[in-house]
Amino acid sequence: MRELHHPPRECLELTQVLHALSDPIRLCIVRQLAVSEALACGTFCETAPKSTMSHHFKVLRLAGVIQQRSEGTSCFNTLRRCDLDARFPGLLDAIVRENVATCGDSLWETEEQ
Amino acid sequence: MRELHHPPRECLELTQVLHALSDPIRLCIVRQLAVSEALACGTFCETAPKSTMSHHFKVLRLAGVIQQRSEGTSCFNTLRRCDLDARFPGLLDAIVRENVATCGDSLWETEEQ
DNA sequence: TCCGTTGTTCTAAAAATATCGAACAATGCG
DNA sequence: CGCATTGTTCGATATTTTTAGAACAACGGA
Repeated sequence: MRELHHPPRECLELTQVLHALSDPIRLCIVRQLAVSEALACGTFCETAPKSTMSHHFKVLRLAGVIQQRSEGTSCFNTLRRCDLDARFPGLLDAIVRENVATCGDSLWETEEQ
Repeated sequence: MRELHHPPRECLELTQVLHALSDPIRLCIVRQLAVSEALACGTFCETAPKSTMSHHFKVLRLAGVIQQRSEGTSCFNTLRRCDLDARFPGLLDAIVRENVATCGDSLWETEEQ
């Protein structure tokens, strides 16, 4: 398969990383990768069609968030945790660790703001 | 001046916050706010015209990143640090603390990835 | 009251993104 | 080889986002 471009660590840009992570599908991908080793694209059972998922993987790769490696007909994805931690310490942890609850839950008292 | 809507803490969404922070101008605003108290919109000497800046402040406010308060003819902005830290621990620190250098600097040895 | 300052809203246009079907490429198996 | 599997690329469309000028609103000072 064709060579896949991965930006070197020192070229990662925070704005691009944040943009890559600001999509629900991509955020979901990153969180799954955070708790497992290399996963093939096909193992992410999103409802989106393949071409859409392929697009999202590409965005993540070009932003430097994931590493993609072909093996057979599969494409295995891993988080570039070392590079991300080196460039943006604490960012990945903060994003992966996030509380699962969203709007509607009352886990946090609504203080005056 | 008109009431400005601020989403309550429990309604903040990570994807929206990340998107708000993924723009260079907005990221710059947030970083300035992180190291100072309330700043009026006009104190951010970006080259962009007022209407563009106003748009960016609105994006930050609606994502729950900043609090805006009118005073006289000025509009003072503050980071919603407490809410952000409560909902997304470590995120703000990671984003504000980021290394200043960008592509081209050799502060990090490029390891194999 | 007249004016300058500060910032928002409206509007339009441009640019960037997202979505997804169809065609294609690479691989491996029988 | 024939074929299914896995994923990419292309092309078109739709949606979102960004930018910015112009008009407007609120406020304060002279």
